[in-house]
Amino acid sequence: MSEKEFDCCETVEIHEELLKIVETTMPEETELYDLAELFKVFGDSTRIRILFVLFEAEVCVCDLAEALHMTQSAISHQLRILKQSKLVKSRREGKSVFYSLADAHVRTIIAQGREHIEED
Amino acid sequence: MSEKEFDCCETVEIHEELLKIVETTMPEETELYDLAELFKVFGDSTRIRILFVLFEAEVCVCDLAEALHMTQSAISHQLRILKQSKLVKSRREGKSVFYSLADAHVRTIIAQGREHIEED
DNA sequence: CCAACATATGAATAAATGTTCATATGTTGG
DNA sequence: CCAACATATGAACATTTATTCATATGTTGG
Repeated sequence: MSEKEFDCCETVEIHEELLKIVETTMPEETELYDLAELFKVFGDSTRIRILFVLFEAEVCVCDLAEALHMTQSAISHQLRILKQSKLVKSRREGKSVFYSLADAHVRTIIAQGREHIEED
Repeated sequence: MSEKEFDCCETVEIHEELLKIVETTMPEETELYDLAELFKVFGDSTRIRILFVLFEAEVCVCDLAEALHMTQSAISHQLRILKQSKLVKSRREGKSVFYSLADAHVRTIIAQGREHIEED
């Protein structure tokens, strides 16, 4: 019966060993999905720019809009995404809402990304 | 003249200071773009799964396709993207092409991502 | 309470992206 | 060289996504 399905590159033994390892080390489907969703959030230069501003200070929405030369609406939509991913947190002070970084992983991830693209 | 353009949230002084800081610490436009492009690559669960396999071993395309239950074409397309970002490298051995991780940043970035989504 | 301001959000549009299918390229044994 | 295998790639389609515009929600001073 269908040996073909599991035969590949003429390396049946290595193949089966690989399948076993992958089976045990691969995270759950939901975690993989969540991971991809998280990195998608980093995958937009507007959001990256927002994060770089927040690296320096706690900032309100309209200051962000002005610093990045974008509309308040566009910034607000992106802040929503950043907040949903728990990369930023917000605090209301009167009419304004101030945003800041939610945790340290953001800096590490961005820093590692920069290192990667800068080598070679 | 247009004070309105630079006035915002009634915090003119803080605002100007922010603009100056942002101006000096914000990376170049091209670096921001490259950073976003890099993280986009991590923003797809198929590519994340490929990376998790490569965490364990150097693997050929057809084994990847089989381990992940996907077509050879789909895997090949994604490997191309991973390679363009220099996250993986390839080595031909006869008819097969073996892929492996290109550098250590990949592990760190994924690890930080996992930590982030797992806290709380 | 109301006007003015700050932020959030829904709908619409344009652009980017992942997979499939078909096919091309590249390699090896005979 | 040719057939069989492994991988790469182009075009097409469906889905996702960022921004804009209009408008809603929320807050404060008077």
